[in-house]
Amino acid sequence: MLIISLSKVNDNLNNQQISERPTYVLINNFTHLIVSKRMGRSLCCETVHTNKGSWTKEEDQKLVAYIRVHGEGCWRSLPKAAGLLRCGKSCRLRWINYLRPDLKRGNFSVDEIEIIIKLHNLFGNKWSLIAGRLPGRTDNEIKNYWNTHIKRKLLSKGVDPSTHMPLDKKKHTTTTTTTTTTLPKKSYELSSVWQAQFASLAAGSSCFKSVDEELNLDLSISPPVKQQQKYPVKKEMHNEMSELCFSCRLGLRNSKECRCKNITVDDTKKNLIIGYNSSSSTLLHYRSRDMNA
DNA sequence: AAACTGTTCAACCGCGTCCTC
DNA sequence: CGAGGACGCGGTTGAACAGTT
Repeated sequence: MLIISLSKVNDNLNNQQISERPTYVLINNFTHLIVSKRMGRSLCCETVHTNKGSWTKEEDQKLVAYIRVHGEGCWRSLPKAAGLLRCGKSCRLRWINYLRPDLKRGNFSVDEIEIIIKLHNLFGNKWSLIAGRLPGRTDNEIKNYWNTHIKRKLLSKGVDPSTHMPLDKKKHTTTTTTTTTTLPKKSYELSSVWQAQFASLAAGSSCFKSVDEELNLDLSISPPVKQQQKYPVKKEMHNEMSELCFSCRLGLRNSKECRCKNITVDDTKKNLIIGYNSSSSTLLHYRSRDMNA
């Protein structure tokens, strides 16, 4: 009850007010303290006054300058070291979603949209997985684009965005799972190449040929090229993964279509992100935290 | 020109997962 | 092995802007 009432006090204040008026920060932090006690953990910005809301040019400059010198990582201590009155979380988000130099700006291309739809059908709302296959795009950007554009587009074409099934047939389905190997009904236009891939999978044919081989799509992973060079793929891992079929490379291990079940890969490494580089046919994969190590 | 409504997207929040001690 | 810290993810919010009345 106390948590609710204090949260309501916060709700009545905009971010600017909170950041400018220490009194309310205290109220805000008090709320956080209650929550953190309940959750058994402390929040990153509960002890000191931190700015919230939009970032200023000066803050951006400080953050960029600091990361240029010291690199990414250690987000909790970064704000203090960089002279920012922000929590580490906020700094990380600002860097990843806005300041990173390798970010692609502007509208999504038709190819990108097609990939997003295809991958959403496979992964569901796993935006980071999808972003990992769209270089220069962030999960936040893709998520926003999905919610504001693609979702509506699919609905207008009579497709349920969450199941990728025709809306009129949705009521006949008993289960809806986002991470599924079920092939989409051809209810909206995918390129003939994608359709051929789906047909291939449906027919139980052997592993896919690389899709991007034909589409000439660069499906390499999203981290900056610099990082890929800085953290080269472990050789043994590369050998292991290069044996996987297309189904597995898309994260559908143990699916019906998997043709490489005899190969063991540590499935517990959930953060393993697998990409496929069209030009070299080389698998790229990394664990984000390994990269920061 | 003002008021209202709809849209976009940067930023926040809560929680899950992994890692270290 | 459990506790706590750090990080990352997905859902949600709300300010700013655009379009309409």
